Amino acid sequence: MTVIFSKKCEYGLQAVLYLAAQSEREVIPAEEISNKLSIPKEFVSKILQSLTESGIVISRKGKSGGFALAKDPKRIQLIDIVAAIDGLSMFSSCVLGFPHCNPENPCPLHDKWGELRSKAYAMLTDENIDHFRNKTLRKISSL
Amino acid sequence: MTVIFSKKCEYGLQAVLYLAAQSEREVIPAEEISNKLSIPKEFVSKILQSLTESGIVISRKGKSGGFALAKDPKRIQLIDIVAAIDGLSMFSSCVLGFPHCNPENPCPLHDKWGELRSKAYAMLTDENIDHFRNKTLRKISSL
DNA sequence: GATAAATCAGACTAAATTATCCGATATATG
DNA sequence: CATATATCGGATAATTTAGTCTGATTTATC
Ligand code: FES
Ligand code: FES
Repeated sequence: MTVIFSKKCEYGLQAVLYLAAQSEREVIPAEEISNKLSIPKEFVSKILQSLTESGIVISRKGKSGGFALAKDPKRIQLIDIVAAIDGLSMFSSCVLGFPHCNPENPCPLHDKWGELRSKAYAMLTDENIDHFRNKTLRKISSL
Repeated sequence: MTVIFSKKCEYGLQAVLYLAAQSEREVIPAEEISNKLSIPKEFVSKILQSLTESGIVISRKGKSGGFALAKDPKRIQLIDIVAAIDGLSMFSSCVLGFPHCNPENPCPLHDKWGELRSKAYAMLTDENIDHFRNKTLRKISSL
C-alpha cells in the first residue's frame, strides 16, 4: 500500500524533485534516476515521458540525452505532478467512499477530512519545487 | 482512485458505521447492507466475514441471520476497521514513497506530512463509532 | 559513416485489487 | 422434518496498477 499517491505518482514526484535538485546540469538520463532512486529504469522512463506531454519536463533523445525540467523550478509545484499522474479527484471525493462528497450531505468524517484535505492541498501548492532543492539533495544523499 | 483507503476498507468502514447506526436491531443481513450502501453483496459479505475474525463484528448463520457489532459501539473506533483491513503502514510510510520514513532523514514533505498524518490518525481515534450514529443515519437516508 | 547511448512507442507480462460464483453448512420457522 | 434464508469457504474471473521487453529513431562523438 502507498500512502496517498499511486506508485507511479510517488516515482514521478521523486524524479521531478531529483531533476530540480540538479539545476546546474543539462539533461539527466533515466538510468541515473533509476539508479539513484531505485526505480525500475523502464518505468521511470515511461513516467517521465508522460510528464513531457504534460509540459513539466522536456527530453533530449540520442547520446548524452535525458530529461530535464521544462521550466523554471520556481514555476513548478508538486500539485502539477500529482494532477498530471493521479489527477485531482482525491480532493473532491468522499474519504469514506460515499458518492459525491458534498457539504450538503456530509458523511461522518466530512468536516474533519475537509480540513485535512485543504492542508494536504496546501502542502502541494504552497511551495514551488525549487524551494525543496536542499531537502531533496539531503534526502537523496542518504539513500 | 480512492482517497486514502482501499475500496475494501471504504466498504468496511461504511458497513460497520451502518451496523452501528442500527443499534436497537438484532443482526442485519449482508443483502440489506449491500442494497442500502450499493456495495456488491458477495463483496461486503466477505469483508464482514473478515471483520468477524478481527473481533469487530459477529455473525449469525441461517435464516434471519446476518451481522452485528461484536461489542459496544462506544468501544469501537474507526482505526480498528482500518487496522484490520488496510493495516497501519500508511501511518509510518513516507508520503513520497522513499524507503523508511524517518525524522533523521526526512524527505521534503516529511514535516508537513507528519502533522497531517497525526491529524488523520486522530480523526480515526478521537471518537468511537457510537458518536457517528446520527451523522451516519443522515448520510444513509440521503443515498 | 559507424558506433554508442539515449528517448520513444507500443505490445506484452505480472501482480494486486476488486468482484463473482458455487456448494456446503447452519438455523429459524412452520 | 422440510423449507427458506443466511453465512462460510474456496475457487475463479475481471479490472486496474505495476513493471518489462523489443525494436525504432534520434543524436553526439570518433
Ligand atoms: S462526504 Fe465524505 S468526505 Fe465529504
Ligand atoms: S520521510 Fe517522507 S514522510 Fe517522512
